[in-house]
Amino acid sequence: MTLHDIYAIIAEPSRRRILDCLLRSDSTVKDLTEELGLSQPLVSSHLRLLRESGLVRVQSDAQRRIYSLDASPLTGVDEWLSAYRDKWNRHVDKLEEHLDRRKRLKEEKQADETTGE
Amino acid sequence: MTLHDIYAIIAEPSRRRILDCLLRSDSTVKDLTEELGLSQPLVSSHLRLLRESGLVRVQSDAQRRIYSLDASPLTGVDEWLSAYRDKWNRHVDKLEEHLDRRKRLKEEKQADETTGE
DNA sequence: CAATTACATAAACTTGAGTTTATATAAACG
DNA sequence: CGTTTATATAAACTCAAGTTTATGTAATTG
Repeated sequence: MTLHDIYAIIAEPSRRRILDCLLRSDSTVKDLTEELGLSQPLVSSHLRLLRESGLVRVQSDAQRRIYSLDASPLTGVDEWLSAYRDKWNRHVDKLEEHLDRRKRLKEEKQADETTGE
Repeated sequence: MTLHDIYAIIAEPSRRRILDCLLRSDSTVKDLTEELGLSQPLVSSHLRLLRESGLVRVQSDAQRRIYSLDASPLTGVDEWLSAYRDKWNRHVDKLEEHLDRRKRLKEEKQADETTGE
């Protein structure tokens, strides 16, 4: 589980928060420190890893570094997940079947009661 | 990044391999150790975490423990990813536009050459 | 040019995850 | 029963990730 692995990169909550920020808008390091309440060196070190994994790009503006998102390295995770997506969809389907069945039985019961009265 | 976090759980390569095995078929601990070439205590400890995170279920059969997959805890990851999926789709769209444009230009160029000869 | 702003990086520390080795438990088997 | 099979768990070790503190480096500003 080295940090060259995209799964380990997104396992860190602060890094996900950084990505979530960048998903909304490009940001400087200072923007991120203020928005997330993290120390500047910490944000910088996380950004370094995010850079190395290809998830963010930098652009210089005088002293500032403007970071922006590149989500494409996440496609691998998405592909891995897709195999499991089928599983839980089937599970949800079964749950819906179950609920539908319950609902139908309940409605039939109510119909019986009204006719009975 | 505690191990009670589903992202950290799936960050471990061996754990993902275990899940991939269970995606294909339910397995005993021994099955997994042989298929993955890991020590028995290691597999057991990973399975413990997978159990605690709700990703696997156990069923006893005499001395054996048959593990099976429950993918539903992964829905959260999937939902988080979905926000980014739009991003890279747009990126792919742009790439396709680019390639289409190249292809069109190339075809036009070839048409010019044939008429020119 | 001195002071400030924005950021990166190095050093040192802490903690916990992954792993191995050794041991406990519990069922099957002879 | 004693032994083997299947698994869990405890103890101990290693190493690297996350964090803080301190410092370096550009570019900006007064």
